[in-house]
Amino acid sequence: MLSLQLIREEPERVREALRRRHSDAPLDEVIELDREWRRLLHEAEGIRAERNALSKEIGQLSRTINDPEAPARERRHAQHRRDDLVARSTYLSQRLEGLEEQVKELQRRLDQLLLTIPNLPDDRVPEGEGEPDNVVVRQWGEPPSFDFSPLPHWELGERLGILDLEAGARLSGSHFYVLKGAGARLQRALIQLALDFHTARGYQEIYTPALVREECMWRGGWLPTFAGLMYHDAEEDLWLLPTAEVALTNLHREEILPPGTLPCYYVAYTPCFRREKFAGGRDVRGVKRVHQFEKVELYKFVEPERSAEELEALVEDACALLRALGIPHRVVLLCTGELGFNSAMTYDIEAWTPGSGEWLEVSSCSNCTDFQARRAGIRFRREKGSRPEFVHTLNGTGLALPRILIALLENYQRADGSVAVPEVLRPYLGGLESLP
RNA sequence: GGAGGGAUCGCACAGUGGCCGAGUGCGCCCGCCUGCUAAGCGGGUGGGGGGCCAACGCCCCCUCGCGGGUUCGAAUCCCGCUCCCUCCGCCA
Repeated sequence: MLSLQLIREEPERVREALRRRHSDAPLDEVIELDREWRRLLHEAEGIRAERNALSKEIGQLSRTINDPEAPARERRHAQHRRDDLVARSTYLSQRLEGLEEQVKELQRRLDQLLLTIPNLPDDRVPEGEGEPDNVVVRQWGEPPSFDFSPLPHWELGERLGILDLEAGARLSGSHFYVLKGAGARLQRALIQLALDFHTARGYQEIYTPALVREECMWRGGWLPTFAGLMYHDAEEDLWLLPTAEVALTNLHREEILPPGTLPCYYVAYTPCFRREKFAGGRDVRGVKRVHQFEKVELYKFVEPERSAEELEALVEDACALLRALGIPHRVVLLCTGELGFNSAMTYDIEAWTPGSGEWLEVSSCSNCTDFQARRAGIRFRREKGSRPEFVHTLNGTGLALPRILIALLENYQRADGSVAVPEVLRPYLGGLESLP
């Protein structure tokens, strides 16, 4: 959610930022509603102030009236005065009733509109409409060359007997997968590695529920925009996490973090659920796009002035793990048109997948600035007694399964159909050097 | 799933219709006192929104878990919800 104050004070700056994003957000409507809201609010508060004063006096008069010690004349006087005041107060209350209704309605509409306006892009984000306008900022490793034609992961997986898509479909439908034997173990090893890796780099490990209240989705900025992307349990009205980001944002919802808390780095491993309702026929083969997957997510709460450098550090943390795994990858700065709703600036990290010959997104690291924090009410104090300020939040994929599995299988495959196990993973697999 | 109890300013509590625009203790901050420390004394101490001001500031409104209702007026009465605690049942 954008700051209403910012919209009020620098509407042209906001307008320009939204234009860069190709957003058709109803900015003018917001400005108009805000003006009207404040006008009525002012009026209502004036009336309430008068009524409060009357109430106080009525209270005092009541005491006089009920005081048997008070002279009869004084009590009679008080009674008359009190009757007048009650009449006036009744009138004010009636006027207030309608006004308050209007104020509340305006505020509701204003909030509703504000919730549909995306975050403003950082100045460094290139303007553009779609993927071609993204900018590759760096690359690590060279796509390996093979003296045979490399297989896609679904073929490798089936041949090795570690990936069973048919079984996934039998259990739950298409876009679900089953891992078996070394495959299942490999996935577990990757999770373990990722958690150990990022913990060693200063992130605190967090375990969270995978089902959260609807409120968490609103606060995290996933509702109303992404309602069609998520699973929802109607009976208990709980939502399945599309990403641990939602849980981690809400971890400090409506809190004022005391001095010394920031920066705060979290790493959480959770299952993620996505309906992929809008994915259409894209990525139908293999496990690139599935309804349930595992993910290790990185999350940061930081001081506003540090968020830009923290984003770079976050990307570096995600890249470091890919380097450790020996997977060639590149870092892409998303253009304005590709930015997520909450994000001011996003880097995607794409791994090379020789089997399908493409760069596959395995991480997305975003600086959400104060946008999510404002929505979720997450603030901090610089010092004891100083004014609370909104924190900046950042999130990034620390390890995306099963996509890393894809990259691993396809990069490490050998001519005989076996797959080498990267050095760094072996301790987690009892020293296993190769599949099978 | 059933039966009770609770939610008040960082913490512990007080407060059953108008002197509560919320009090006390602790904690914390400022000052006084004081060889030092402790004690003592005095003052201050949440969050949100709006308005005025060049600024320092000043004023108003909201906030006693959340949302409705009753009333001229609600922390207080009524209804719904959420969370926490205790006991029973069930259970990995």
